[in-house]
Amino acid sequence: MRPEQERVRIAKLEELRKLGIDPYPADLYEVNTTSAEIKTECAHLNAGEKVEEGKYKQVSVAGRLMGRRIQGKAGFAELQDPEGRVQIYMNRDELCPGEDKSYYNNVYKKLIDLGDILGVKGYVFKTQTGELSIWVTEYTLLTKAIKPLPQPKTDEDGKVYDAFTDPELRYRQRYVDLIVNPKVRDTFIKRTKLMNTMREYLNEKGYLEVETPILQPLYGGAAARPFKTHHNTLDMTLYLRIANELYLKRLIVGGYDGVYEFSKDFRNEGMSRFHNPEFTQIELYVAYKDYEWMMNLVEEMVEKVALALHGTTEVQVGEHVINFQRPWKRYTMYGAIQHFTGIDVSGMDEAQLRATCDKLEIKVDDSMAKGKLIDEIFGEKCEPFLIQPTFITDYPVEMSPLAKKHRTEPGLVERFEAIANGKEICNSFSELNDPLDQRERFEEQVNLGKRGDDEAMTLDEDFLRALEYGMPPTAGLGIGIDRLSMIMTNSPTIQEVLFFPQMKPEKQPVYATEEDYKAIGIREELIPIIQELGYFEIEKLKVVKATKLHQDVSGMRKKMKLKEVKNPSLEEVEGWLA
RNA sequence: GAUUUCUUAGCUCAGUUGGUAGAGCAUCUCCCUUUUAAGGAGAGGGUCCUGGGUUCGAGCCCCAGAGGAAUCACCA
Repeated sequence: MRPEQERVRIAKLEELRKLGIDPYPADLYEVNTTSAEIKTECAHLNAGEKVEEGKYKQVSVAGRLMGRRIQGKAGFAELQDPEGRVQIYMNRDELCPGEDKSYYNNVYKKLIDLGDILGVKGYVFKTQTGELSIWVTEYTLLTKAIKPLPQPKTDEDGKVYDAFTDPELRYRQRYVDLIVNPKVRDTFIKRTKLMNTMREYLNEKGYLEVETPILQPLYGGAAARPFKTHHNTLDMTLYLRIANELYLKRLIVGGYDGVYEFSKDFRNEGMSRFHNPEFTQIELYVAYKDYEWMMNLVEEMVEKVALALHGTTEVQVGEHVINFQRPWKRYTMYGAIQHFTGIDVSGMDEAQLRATCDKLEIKVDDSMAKGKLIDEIFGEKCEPFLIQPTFITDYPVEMSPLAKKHRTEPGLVERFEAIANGKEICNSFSELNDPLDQRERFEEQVNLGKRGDDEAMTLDEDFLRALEYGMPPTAGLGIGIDRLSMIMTNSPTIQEVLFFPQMKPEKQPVYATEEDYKAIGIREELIPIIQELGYFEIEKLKVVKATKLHQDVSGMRKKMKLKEVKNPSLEEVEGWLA
């Protein structure tokens, strides 16, 4: 049973059809401008002045009706198009020059609702209060909305009332969120602009955007648990990729000297405000470069992104202003740990590191090896305090099985991460291209797996074979697009930068059909009463006491004023439940 | 997974020691030809998340469950 408001709108739908107005017309609607264009191009008008000639004397705009202020024989309304809102002026005698005023009185005032999609034609003018508006000479209903929208209102100071804020509803019905919350729409425009800026930057440098498999027989390139699926024809297990690193490196072996991919990756792990099971990364590999070179690229590219989105390198994130202007601060990992804890961990063995973790009150478990322990210390004591963009370089070899050993520092690899707002935004290294070293590292990972680390990497023979043909020295980079978008749009959760974040499934009750009700002997005219009482499922109905149901139905019949409907007898009700 | 907390009208929210369920906006009717959180008059609209319990009586107290949120754990 639909709520009354929706029933009213469906009735209006029929009313419109009777008047010969198709509420869902098929023909295209020619639009020649937008709300934003009108606001910039007609700003010169004085209050009370109208456009006398040119394009803005005959504008055509389409959008959703979002606000309406009717004043008898005329009224104002707001039309929302992708660029924003523009006020429209509807005048009865303008729209209905003849005797018949029904197109205004009946259709516009009664049959058109907030949320409907309209096309309007007319001329631009400025009202006496100085608001640019369209004086409508003709309007067309383009789509009738059956469900009412939430109605947030904004006052002069930009304060929002009755905002549509429930996160569950906002994420499940993102379309509604996008209609009524302009900031949300802007966030996603910024996200796309962010990716486009990167794409343009990398294309300009001549790198090739590529696509690699999402369904992979072996997952690799990162440490994470995968989603597992099955291919019927080949009767084999496939995994959704957790990274695309190993495939992109194969392409470097193949002779491209710069490849990148924006990729959806999938990790079967916990969800939080920083984690969604599917997320987006960009990975970039450039031949004949090293991680030092890549750091400079990251600085330049991210600075460009900030400028493209905000026109400045300074971005407000929560309570901080983060400045992405080059150059960024750089620490080695050991240097950062020394800086924040005063402890030099560079020469420590596993036992000493465990003791240090105890001293710093960091929880560790037995499956953690040396590299993991150092990472824990860094993650606990350093990372959260790095607000301004900072590079952390030179990680322990144990936690970076795909990175090249440091050219001068034994036990370390040539790897860096960029941290901003206390979170990693990118990960990069001089790629390991020694096939024998790579095999050993994979074997260490396999041992870690046996020790209980369920995120240890698997050994990929084909990848090793590729390396054995020779991969040139290569710098690789991965940037978390969602995390970077969060920072660049000042969004506190990853859900705010994903159109459709993963949610628990929505509970959908199985509604009984009219036939289901009739099947147990309920008269057709009683069905609306049963539904009004909330018995949408036969199973729910069956467990009610006959006397209560009999009372309820009779009572509801009276309440619904269904005088022509005859109340069921108690025996009749007992018959339904038998 | 743990802890805390929330769930009342289409939306945002009140709801007193347990005593007939409220407001604004939205909807419907009427008035209003430059308003803009338009305004004025009136009306309709509720499974108080669900199921038990205590009580003469539960939106409120107790128990269980569902869903959401936050924090933690997990997560390079």
